[in-house]
Amino acid sequence: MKARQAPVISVRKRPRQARSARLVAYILEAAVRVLAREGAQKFTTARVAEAAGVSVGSLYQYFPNKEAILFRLQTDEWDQTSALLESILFNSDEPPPDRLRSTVRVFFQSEWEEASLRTALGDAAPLYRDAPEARKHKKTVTRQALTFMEEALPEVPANERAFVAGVVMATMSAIGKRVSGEARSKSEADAWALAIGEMLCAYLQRLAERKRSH
Amino acid sequence: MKARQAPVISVRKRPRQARSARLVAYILEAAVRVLAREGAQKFTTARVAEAAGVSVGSLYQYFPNKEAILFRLQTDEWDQTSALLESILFNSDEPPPDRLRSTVRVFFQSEWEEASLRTALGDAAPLYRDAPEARKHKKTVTRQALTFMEEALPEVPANERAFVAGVVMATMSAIGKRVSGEARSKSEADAWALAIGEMLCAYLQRLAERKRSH
Amino acid sequence: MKARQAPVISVRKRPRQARSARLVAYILEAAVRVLAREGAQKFTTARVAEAAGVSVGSLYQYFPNKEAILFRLQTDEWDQTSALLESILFNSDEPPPDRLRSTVRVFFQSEWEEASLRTALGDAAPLYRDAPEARKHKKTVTRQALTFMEEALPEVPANERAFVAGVVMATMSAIGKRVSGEARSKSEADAWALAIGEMLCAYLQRLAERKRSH
Amino acid sequence: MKARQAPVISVRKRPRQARSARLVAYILEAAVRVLAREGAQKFTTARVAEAAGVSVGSLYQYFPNKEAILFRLQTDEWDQTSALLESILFNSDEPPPDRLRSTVRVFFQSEWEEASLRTALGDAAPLYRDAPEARKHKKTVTRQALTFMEEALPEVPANERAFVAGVVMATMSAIGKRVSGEARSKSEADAWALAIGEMLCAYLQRLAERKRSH
DNA sequence: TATGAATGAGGGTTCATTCAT
DNA sequence: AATGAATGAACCCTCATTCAT
Repeated sequence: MKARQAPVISVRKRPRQARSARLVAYILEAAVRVLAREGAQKFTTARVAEAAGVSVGSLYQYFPNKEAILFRLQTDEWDQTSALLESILFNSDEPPPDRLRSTVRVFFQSEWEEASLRTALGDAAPLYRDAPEARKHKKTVTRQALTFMEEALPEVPANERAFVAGVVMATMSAIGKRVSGEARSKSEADAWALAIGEMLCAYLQRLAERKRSH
Repeated sequence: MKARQAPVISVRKRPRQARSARLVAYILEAAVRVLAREGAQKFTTARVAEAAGVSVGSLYQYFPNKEAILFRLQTDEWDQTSALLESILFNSDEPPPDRLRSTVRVFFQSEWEEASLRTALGDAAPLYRDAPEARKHKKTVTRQALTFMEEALPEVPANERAFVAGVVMATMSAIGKRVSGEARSKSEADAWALAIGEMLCAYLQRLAERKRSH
Repeated sequence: MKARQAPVISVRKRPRQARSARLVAYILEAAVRVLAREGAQKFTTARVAEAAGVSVGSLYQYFPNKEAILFRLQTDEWDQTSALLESILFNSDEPPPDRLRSTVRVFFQSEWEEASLRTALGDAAPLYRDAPEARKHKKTVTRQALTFMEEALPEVPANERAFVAGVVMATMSAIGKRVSGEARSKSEADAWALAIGEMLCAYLQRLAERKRSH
Repeated sequence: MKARQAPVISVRKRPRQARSARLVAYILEAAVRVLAREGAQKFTTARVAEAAGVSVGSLYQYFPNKEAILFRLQTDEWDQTSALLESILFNSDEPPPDRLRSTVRVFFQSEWEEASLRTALGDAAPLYRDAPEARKHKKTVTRQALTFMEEALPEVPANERAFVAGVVMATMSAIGKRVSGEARSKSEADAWALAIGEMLCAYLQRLAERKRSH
C-alpha cells in the first residue's frame, strides 16, 4: 500500500565485497524468474528469497523493500535499453531514418524475447513508478533521443525537436510494451517493428519537409 | 488475485428488475469513485460496497468477484470509446485524415479528463486482462477501425489494411494511456493529440503513396 | 513501532448487536488473560484472538490495532477506579482523612489483586500512552480529586489545591503501581496502604495548619 | 525478549585492558543516545552498535544480550543516585528534614534533566527488571536510607524504621519517575520536589510525634 | 433477497543472535 | 579480537469470499 507515497528505494547498502555483489545478482536473477514465471501478483519477498536460495532477512539486507527490487529491475532494463540505443542510434554511417528503423526493430525484439518479464514488470509499475529516483534514469534515454533528433531534424527549432523526441520515445516504448505482451511470434514482433519504424520515419520526414517548405 | 488463471467473470445473474439494474449502476459508480480517488491498490470489495451504500453480500450477488467489477468498468469504457469513434470517424464529410486527427484529439481529451480513473484501471489490468470475455469487446472497435481503413486506404490489400488498422488502434490507445498518465494540462494533452494525429496521417499517406507508385 | 506517533485508537465500529458486544467482551477477557499470564512482551494479536476463540480477522473488526485493545483495557480500569473513588471518597459521613485512608486501602487492594495484569498493562503503556483519547479519561479522576480537596482543604486557595490534588493522585497511583508489582502478600499491600494513607493525611493536615497559622 | 525468564545478564567477560573498557564505555554512551533519541521501541542492538561505531559482534563480546546493556544502564543510574544520596543525605549539619528536602529536590532535578532517557529506560524495564542481579544493586540505596532513618527517627523501632525507609524510597523514586515524564519545565519539577519533600517530612514528623506521645 | 460478521491464509518487514572469515 | 552477513521465527495487519441470520 505504498504506491502513492513514493517509497524509499535507494539501495540500503552498497556492497563492496564480491560475495555481496554476487548475492545481489542472485536475488535479482531470482526476482526476474519469479516475475516471469509467477507474475506480478505473486511477486513476494518470500518467494524471491526462496528462489534465490537466501533468507528473507538477507534479501532485506540488500534491498530496503519489495519495491526497490522491482525498481532495480526496471533500472537495469533502462540501462540496457540505453546501451542498445547508443549502439544502434549512433554507431553507423547509415542515414538517420535507417538507424531509427533498426533501433525499433532491435528494441521490439528485445522486448518480445523477455515478454513475460516485461509484462509483469509493467504490472508491478504502480509499486515503483512514483519513486523519485525514476526520473534520473529516464534522463539518459531522453538525452540520447535529443541527440539523435538533432541529426534527424536539424532544421526544426530546439523546443519543437525536444517535443518530437518525446513523442518518438513514447511511441516506441508504449507500443513496444504492447507488442511484447501481445505478439505471438518473433516474426509478428518484427512486422510491428517494421510498421512502427515506417510510421516514425514518415512522421519525421513530414516534419522535415514542412520546415523546408516554409 | 487470480490474474494468471483468467477468472470467471461473466455476470452471475442477469438482473431483470429495475431495482437490480440500479444497484449494479450504483456499484459501478462507486467503483469508479474508489478507483479514481484511492487508486488500484486500495480498490477493495469492502470499500466499493461501502461507497455504494450496499453490503458486500449484495455486491457479490451481482459480481462474481472483484475482477468482474473491474472488467465491467473496462468494458463500459470500450463501449464509450466505440461510440466516440463511431460519432467522429464516420459522421462527417471531411476527408479521412482530418477525421482521424479529430478522433485522436477527442480520444486523448476523454482519456485525459478522467486520468486518475484511467491510470488506476490500467494498474488493475492484470486482474481482469486475461478474462476470455475481453476479446469479444475489442472486436467492435477493431471492426470500426477496419471500416475506416477501407475508406482511408482503399488501394491497400485487405490483409495489410487489417494490420495497419491494428497498428493505428494500438498507437492511439497505448499513447493515449500514457498521455492520460503524464500530461500535466489539457493543452499538453492536445499537443500530443496533434502530434500523434500528424504521425498517423503521415503514415497512412506514405502507405497510400507507396501503393500508387507500384 | 508506533509508540511515538500516538496511534489511532478509537473503536473501529460501535457494535450495536448483542452478539457483537459479547465478542468484544470475549476479546477483552482474552486480552486480560494473555496479558496476565504471558506478559506484555507476548501480548500479540494472534495470541489474543486464539485465547478468545476468534479469528484474527474478527479481532480487527472490533479493534483497529493492538494498541486499541490495550488502551481499552486501561480505559476500563480508569472507569473502575473512578467508580471506586466515587463510592468511597464521597459516600460516607466520616471526616475526609478517614475517607482518604479508606480509599488508599481499597485502591491498593484492587491493584494488588490483579497485580500481574496491572504490571503487564504498565509495561505496555508505551504502546497506548500517547493516544489523544487518554487525557479525556484522566479528567474524570482529576475532577473527583479536586472535589475531595475542596472538602479536605477548604481554606487553601484553589490553584494550590489543584496542585495538591495532583500530588495526592500521583502518589496514590505511582505507589499503588509499585505495590502491585512488589508486594508479596495481601497484608503487605495493606501495610503499604496504611503507611501511604498516613503520609497523605499528615501532608494535608500540615497544609491546613499552615494556612490557619497565617 | 525474555522478560519473564530473567535472562542471564552477568557480564560475559571482564575486560582487563584499557581498550576493552573504552569500548564498553562507547557502547553504553551510544546506548544512552539511542534510548534518549529513539525511545525504547527502537532500541536495537544494531542501532546501538552503529551509534557506537562498533560491529554487532563486538557488542556481543561485552554484553551477552540486549537486556544486559539496559540493565547496565540502570545499574549505573543506581550508582549515581546512590552517590548523590550519599553527598546530600549525610554531608551536612542541617537537620534531617532539611536534608531530605534537598535530596528530593536534587533527585527530581537529575531525573527531569534526562527525562527522555529515564522514560525510555522505564519503558524498557520489562526487559531487564527480572534479572537476579538487580536486587544486589538496590541494597546500597536501601542501606543509605536506613542509615538516614536512624538519624531521623531514632525512637522508632528498627523494623518499623526499615519499613518507613522503604516507603520513603519508593515515594521518591516512583514520583520522581512520573515527574521526569510529565513535568514540562524545570520549575514545575521543582514545585513537585517541594511538595513531595514537604509530604515526606510531614510523615516523618508525625511518626516521631506519635512515638513520643506513647 | 440482503446483510455484514467471520474467516485465515498470506503479505511485508524486523531483529536478536550466531559464526565463518 | 573483530567483523557484519546470514538467519528465520515472529509480528502486525489486510482482504476476498462465504454463509448464517
